[in-house]
Amino acid sequence: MSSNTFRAEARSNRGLAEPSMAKQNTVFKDAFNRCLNLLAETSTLPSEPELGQVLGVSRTTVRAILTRCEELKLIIWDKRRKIVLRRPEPSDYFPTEETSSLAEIIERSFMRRILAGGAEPGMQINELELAREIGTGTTSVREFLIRFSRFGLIEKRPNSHWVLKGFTREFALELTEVREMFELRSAASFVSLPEDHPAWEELKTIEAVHREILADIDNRYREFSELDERFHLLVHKSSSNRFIIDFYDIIAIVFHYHYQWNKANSRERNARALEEHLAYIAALQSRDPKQVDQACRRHLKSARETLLQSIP
Amino acid sequence: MSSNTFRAEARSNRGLAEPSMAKQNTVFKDAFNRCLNLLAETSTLPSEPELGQVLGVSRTTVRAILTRCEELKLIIWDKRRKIVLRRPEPSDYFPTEETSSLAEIIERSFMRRILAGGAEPGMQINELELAREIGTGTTSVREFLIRFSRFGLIEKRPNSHWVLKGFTREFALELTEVREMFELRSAASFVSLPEDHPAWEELKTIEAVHREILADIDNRYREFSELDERFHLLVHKSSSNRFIIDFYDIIAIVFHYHYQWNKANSRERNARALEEHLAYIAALQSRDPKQVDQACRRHLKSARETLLQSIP
DNA sequence: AATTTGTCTTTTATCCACAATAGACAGAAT
DNA sequence: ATTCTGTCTATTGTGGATAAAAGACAAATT
Repeated sequence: MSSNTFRAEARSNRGLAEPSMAKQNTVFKDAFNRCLNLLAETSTLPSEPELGQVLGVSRTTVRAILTRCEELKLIIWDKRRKIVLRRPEPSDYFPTEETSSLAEIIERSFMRRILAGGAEPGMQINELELAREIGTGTTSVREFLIRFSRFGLIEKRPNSHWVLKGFTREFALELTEVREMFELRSAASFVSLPEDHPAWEELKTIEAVHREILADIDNRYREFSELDERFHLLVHKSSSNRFIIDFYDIIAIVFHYHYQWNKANSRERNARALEEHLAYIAALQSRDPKQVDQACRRHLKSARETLLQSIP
Repeated sequence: MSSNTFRAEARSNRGLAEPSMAKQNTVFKDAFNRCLNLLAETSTLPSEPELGQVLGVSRTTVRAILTRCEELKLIIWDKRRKIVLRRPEPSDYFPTEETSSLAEIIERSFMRRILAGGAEPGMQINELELAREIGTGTTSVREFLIRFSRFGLIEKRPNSHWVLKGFTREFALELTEVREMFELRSAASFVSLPEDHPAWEELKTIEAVHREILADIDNRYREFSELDERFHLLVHKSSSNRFIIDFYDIIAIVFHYHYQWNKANSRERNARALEEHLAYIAALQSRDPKQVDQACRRHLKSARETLLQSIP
């Protein structure tokens, strides 16, 4: 449960009695794992800067990865020559639990608590207690709470505790009210995107995935959640408004955890939503503002109902 | 320039070489100053809990205040008897610089930098440098930046620096787009507030202040900024939507610093805005949605133009 | 019986330290 | 002439310590 991970290798410059683990090397571990995937498909690795580009990390981390690959006899590394010696095995990978950043761990842990556990509105949130429970320092928890507060589910009493406002009916109604305003406006601006805007291509791709999932709905209905986010985010992005796009984070996180939490009838619900999406997509492709407005409203209405049904 | 304030008094339980100032007692100092004001008007102070209520602090702080008042021979304090001995003098007060919380200091300092100084979009923001310049620890600066990021003016690159997106034309347009959506909706819901809702009373008060300021516009036009915030916040609050109300924070902070920054023609601009507000208020009082919509649009349009004019 | 006070404990706000990570720059290799 | 590598420095992320502030509870007071 706790993520108080042990360090796999003893750092060279430090004897025993590891004093205080200032920072987890999750960036390194995650990038290392992703590098192993790359390594499975080539016989030679590119330059350090290029590798850094691909993995999204700095050269410092790339060199740490290469060092470890060498230690595990996965490659021979001599300056520019990086020759793959063998395919990576499952045991070469770091366990997945060690690759998520502290922020992710705290978020998951917190959401589980407030969605699953007894989360009465008005409850006090204690930074120290939360930190102990999750197994981290208070600073990280504090920063998480500050970031999370923009979702409107918690509120700070200065010099005192946080208050849980709760995932209530009012919350859902306020959220959907804004969501509907924003999405209707975004959808309307979608139709005036220039013909060669990449969003049209992405929309086509998304449409195709919808059809694929619908064709095998019994097995693949669980993939809807992710697709849903991808589609709505695309729509919101066409607003070109940072506040509208940022707001979509709130919707995404709420629906994300909501899907995990409330699985009743999800096959049917998802099938219905997929159909609505297809109608919505067709409307967008027609470029007819009236049709878009109608299809968008129809879908938002049923999305709101679904969300509300799941709240006691 | 720096706010690296010296501590006025040596704490009793600690000799010399103050080791690390974990927390500034600004809450105490500010509440103490406010207590002196109270003290100027009565001959006896209420109970500790009641005083805490009035000053908005805990009993612990109240007792620290009473102790200091006693030390300064401002009162005699014996259990429930708190008798005022003399009126407070200016020298009894803590200097104002010592009464603002660290968060306020950081905010002011930061806004001055990005609005006044060379604040080219794309500029990197360095936590350590900012902290040194302001004279605080990095943690406080970090937390400020996290909180501030919801205003859309800065953005974090994970594991790396913050990027200043800048107070640009795009920013202003995106901000006003959402503002207009929210305010139109809030204004529309204002008219359906029940007759006995306190907002109607507050609206009347606000209207009266408008007329007072207009009657003496040459001397009082500077009071507009604060009144503007009060009025629009009242409108937004009638939406009963936390996301809409929270968004008003962004508008408020932008306009707040904007007024400080751009003072050209402010007398005329404020006079015009006051007139528009009065028309807007009259429309709200008429309860006629059409009139409200028109008056609101007219004012929002000129507010947007004013904001845009001030951006290069 | 309800407050108020005295005392004590808990929690927050803030600083600092240090490992992980990013990033800069000169010299080496193509 | 560009790109890469070796080396070094700077900055972020996170845990821990501590004073300020909040808050709990029992005894005292009205």
